[in-house]
Formats: sequence, structure tokens, C-alpha cells
Amino acid sequence: MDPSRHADALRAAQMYYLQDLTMDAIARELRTSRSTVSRLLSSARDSGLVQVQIRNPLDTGPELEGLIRRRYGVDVHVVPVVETLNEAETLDRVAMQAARTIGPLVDSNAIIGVAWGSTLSAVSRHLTRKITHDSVIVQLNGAGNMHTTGITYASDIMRRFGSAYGARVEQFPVPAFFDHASTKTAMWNERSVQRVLALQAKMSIAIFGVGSVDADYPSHVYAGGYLDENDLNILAHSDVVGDVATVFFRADGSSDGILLNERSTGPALSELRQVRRRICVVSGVSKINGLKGALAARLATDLILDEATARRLVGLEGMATASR
Amino acid sequence: MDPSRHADALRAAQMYYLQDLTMDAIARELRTSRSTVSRLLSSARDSGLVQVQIRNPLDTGPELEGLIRRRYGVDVHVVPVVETLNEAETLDRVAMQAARTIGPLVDSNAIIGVAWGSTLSAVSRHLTRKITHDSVIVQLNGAGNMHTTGITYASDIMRRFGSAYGARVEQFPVPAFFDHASTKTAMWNERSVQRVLALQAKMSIAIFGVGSVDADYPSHVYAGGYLDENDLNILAHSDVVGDVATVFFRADGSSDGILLNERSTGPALSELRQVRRRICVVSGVSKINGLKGALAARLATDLILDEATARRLVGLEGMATASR
DNA sequence: AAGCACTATGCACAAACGTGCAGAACGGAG
DNA sequence: CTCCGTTCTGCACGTTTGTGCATAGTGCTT
Repeated sequence: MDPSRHADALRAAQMYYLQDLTMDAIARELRTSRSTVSRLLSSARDSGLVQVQIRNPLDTGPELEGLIRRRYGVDVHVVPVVETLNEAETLDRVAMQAARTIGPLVDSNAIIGVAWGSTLSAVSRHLTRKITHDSVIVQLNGAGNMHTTGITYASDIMRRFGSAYGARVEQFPVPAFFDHASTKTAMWNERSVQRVLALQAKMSIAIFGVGSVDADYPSHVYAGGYLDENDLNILAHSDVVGDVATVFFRADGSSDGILLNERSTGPALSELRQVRRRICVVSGVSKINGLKGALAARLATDLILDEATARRLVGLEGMATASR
Repeated sequence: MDPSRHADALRAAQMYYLQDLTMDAIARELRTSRSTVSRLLSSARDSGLVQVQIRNPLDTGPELEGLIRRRYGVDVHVVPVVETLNEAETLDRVAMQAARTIGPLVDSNAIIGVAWGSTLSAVSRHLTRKITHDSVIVQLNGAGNMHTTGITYASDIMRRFGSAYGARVEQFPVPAFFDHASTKTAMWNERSVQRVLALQAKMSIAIFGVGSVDADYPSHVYAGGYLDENDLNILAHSDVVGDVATVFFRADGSSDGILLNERSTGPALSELRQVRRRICVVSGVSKINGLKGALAARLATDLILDEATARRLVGLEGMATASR
């Protein structure tokens, strides 16, 4: 990219967003055409030069947010969507808003843990660029399964995060679940694995969705060939309600004694809870039970979810909007 | 204001700025007309719900900024303006950009010192609202003179700052200059004055312009009847180059032995330098000598100025733009 | 209950904006 | 120097957005 174009984009952005000039006026000052200015501005926006932030004064916000915030002790962002949208459209809009909400939280020298799944995939597609230095994106859990090594799917997510924030990407090249807990123990002593684990231990931000065992559209983990029939049976007949980064938990948030976790490659819930900022993105009411479990386990510090699910969470299904 | 209107504004802002919907689509979701949405959005913008920020990656920024930053050790924001604009238009645009640049720096519990003058007046007119708690705006120096008590002029500035940030306003009801230094000493022992001085001592942000003795358009201080003919003569025949908040200094930044300062009500330069964030706004090349003195005195940590003055500061008058 | 002052709404029009397209400018490769 | 592929530019058009104005709504006073 021509560096003088970047400088022009900066000038244009300042004049447009900070001085309220029209594109026409800016075009005259830069001696170019209005359409070029339009393009300069859009490049300024998606190169992260311009940051738009919505700061919701906590006290005046819709009571729905206040309710969730107080009950679960998380910073919550309710994404307004109409009920008539289908699952895919809702996910798309939640993902877009999530991507723009986490942007401002990312800073230089951050170590960002990222899970994978349909939610994170959608989020990764909507990230806006932001220039940071010496940041690292680290994969939270393995993505290999019986059919594929899972590399491309999860690594696409990782790569998008990396290029949006100009960060190094550290993949976690292991399966989602080992067949034998003993293999995991062995691998966990490998230096290549330990390097990733060490990074995970230093995470300042973690971003993940939740899986819910009883979701209508089963999450990737439950349908994608990551678990065999036997495992699925065991899950279905246990009191497990969901997972975060392929680590399972019960409705009360406990996870002790869940055998599958010993073969899972995701971070133990107690480790995850060490991370300063833990951002959970949820779209779709069918994930409600998994979400409740995750909140009971205090896995998230920040929660981004669609309005319908938010209402379900606090038992206000009937209300049309939060504020009247 | 109807609280549900505020909630709608928030919803609309989220959908418009974070989900990229058109106003038309938002209107359908909110069951109202598109024009109402347009108005909701503009109210969201100027109530500070929506914050637009331009983050200029320091390393890729125009070299002009880098030059000033390195030479004077200040964070600099150069406001792009064409040379053909007259003084008033330039001031207006610098002021608008300055107002929007300082917005993000203001936070809850801040104590903000504000000077007065034509520059600050212009800035105060363009402030964008931002909700903060327990912030205080404190006047840096008295504004009374021989003709008026100066209350309305300076207090308008203060009031605008106060209402933009929802902050308490503390005026400084003294003249700009005392006739006798001894009166100042006496007043400085008054409890009402000491309360203001105590606040000033705790400032976290100070915002001021500069006066320049040899400016084409003499600053308010030099023309507004604040000083009598005798004082002006003394100034003209001394080596004083300018002032900040009615405290004078020389080209090298020194201020010792300038008698007028003993009668001035502004903060001593050494006190001003204690403030963590000191924002200096300058518009117009004729202030160049005052500005150079202020920079030599290290009075500012942040400098916002128009492009022509910036070029003059580093001796690049000829260059059309910074980057080609 | 009526009157009044003020604010919010929708319409219609004008202004501002985004984008497909065709041509210009640029930058190697031969 | 010419060719070719790529990127940038301005135009033209359709879409999206801002705003003056007439009207409807709201709340307060008498």
C-alpha cells in the first residue's frame, strides 16, 4: 500500500470524523474526487484507523443488562436482534457486534486465547483491524478429530484473529480429545506442548463460545466427529450440560469427576478462571443450559449474547423490549 | 428526556454502528420511521453514547508529527487545514478537532483545569458530551479586568465544559491581575481562594491556549483591557514572548523575575508542570513565538495545533503536505 | 375540561454517499 | 519500447441520509 495513501486516509478521517466536513469538501482540499475520499474513508475504517465505540452508561442502560450483570457478576453486552431472524442471521449479527466490542479491549503485548467452533468462526470473520505490537493469539484447545486433523478449520479462525491484530499465531496441534488419558499426560510433557501451555498460562484475554448438550443445532463438538458414540452416550446419560473449549461442566458449574475432561485438550476450568478478561459469546436460545452452567462456573467476565437468549436467561421471555 | 427514547437510541446506535444495518432496516425493527432513526442516531452521537476515535499509529503517522514529537517531547495532534482558510475558520476547525480529541481523555473523578481566551472559548463550543461521575472543572486563572468582572465570558467556557462532562464547576472569582502583589498575597490566604488553589493542586488534566506578545491578532489578554498601558509598555520592552493562563515566560521558557507574574492569578509554571496531562491548543501561525516559549518551558504534554503552525514550528513552511 | 407551550413524528425533498464500470496510470517482464 | 496484468481514478447512477415543515402528541396550567 502506498504510504501517502495512508496519510491521506488519516487526513480524510480527521476531517470527516473530527471536523464534520463533507466528503465533497475533503475532496477539494485533497485535490481528488469525492469517490476517492469515500474509498479513503472506508479503508481508514477497516484498517482500524477509525474506532467507533458505543459506551453504554451502566446506570442508564436497559434493565435487562443490569439484571444479568447483578445476578451473574459479568459485564454484559446484549445484542439487539428481532425474534423473526433465523439462527444464522442472528449469529451473524451477534458475531459482528462481538467482533467490534472486543476490538477496543485488545492491546499491545496481549496474549489472547481463542477457542474454536461455529460462534468463534463467525466472530473471526467480522474482526476489524487494529494495529498492536507483540501480541500473540494462542489456541485454547486442540481441534483434530477422527476424520480430519482439524487444522484448516481452527487455523482459519486463528489466522483471522492474527491478521486483524497483527499478532503472532500459536496453534495447538493436538486432537480435541485424546483416546487415552495417558497419551495426554505424555504429550503434556513434550516441550512443544509445554510452550503452548506456558503461553496459555500467561493469557490476558480468552475468547470462547459455549456448547450446550441439548442444543437444537448441536454444537460442533457434539456433531463433528470429535466424540465417538460411546462418549456421546456417556455424556447424554450424565448430568453434563455443556462445555467451553471442549471442557465439560454440570449445571452447577462443577466439573470434578467428569472423565472426558481428562482426555480433553482444553484448559481446566480453574486455569481458565485465572485469566483476567474472559469473553464469552453466545448466540441462540438453545444454548441456554450450557450458558447457565458456564456462568455458574464463573467462566466469563464479559458476556456478549443476543437479546432473546438474554431474556431467557433472566426469565423475561414475554417482554418485547427491555425498556417499556 | 424520555428514558425509553434513550434506550431506543442505544439500540439504534448498536445496530447502525456495530451491525452495519441501514437506518431503514433499523426503523422497521423499532417500528418507527427512518427519519426518527436518523434523529435517534444524531442524539446518540451528541449525547456521547457513540464515541469516534482516530488512533494514529505513531510510527506510520506523517513525519511532521514525528518531528515535533521527538523535538519537543509532546504528544502532538496536527489538525489538517488548508492554507486558504482565514483565522476564524482555522480556529473553528482546530477547536472542533481539539474538543473531540480531549473527549476520550476525560474520565470519572478527573479534576480538569481550564483556562480562558478565544481558543478555549472556541473549544468549549464544540465539546461532545460524555457522562462522567464526580468530575470537577476548575478555572485556572481569574478573568476580571478593569471594565468587567469577566464572569460571563470565562464562566460561559467553564459552564460548557461542565455540562459536556456532567461535572461540577469551580469558578475563580478574582481579577486576571491584581493591581498590587500584596493584595494577591492577602487573597491567597482567604479560605475561598485556598479551596480553588487546593483543587488546582490536584488537577489531573489542564487545558489551555497560549498568548503570544507579537501576535497579529493580539490575544485577549493583551487587548481586552486586562493590562494598563504601563504594563503593556513594560511587556513590550522586556524579553517576554507569551503567556499561558496569564503567566508570562521568555523564549527560553524561563519566568523568574517577571514582575507581572507576581500580580497574576494563574498557576506558576512550576505548579502547572506538576499536572499529569497538560493539553495545549494553538491555532494560527502568529502564535508561534509564544508557543515556542511554552514548549521550551515544557508546559504541555499534549499539543493540538493547525498544520501551518506545525510546519512553522519545525521550519518546513514550504512543504504542501507532510507526506509527499 | 380546555387552553397552551413544547416536543416528537412522518413526509417530502435535497444533500450526501457507495459502488459498478470504463478508462488512465503504474509497474514489471520480455 | 511494448505488452500485459494490476491498481487507481472519476463518472454516473441508485441508495442512503439529513432536515424544514405541517401535524399529532404530551404534559402542565388555569
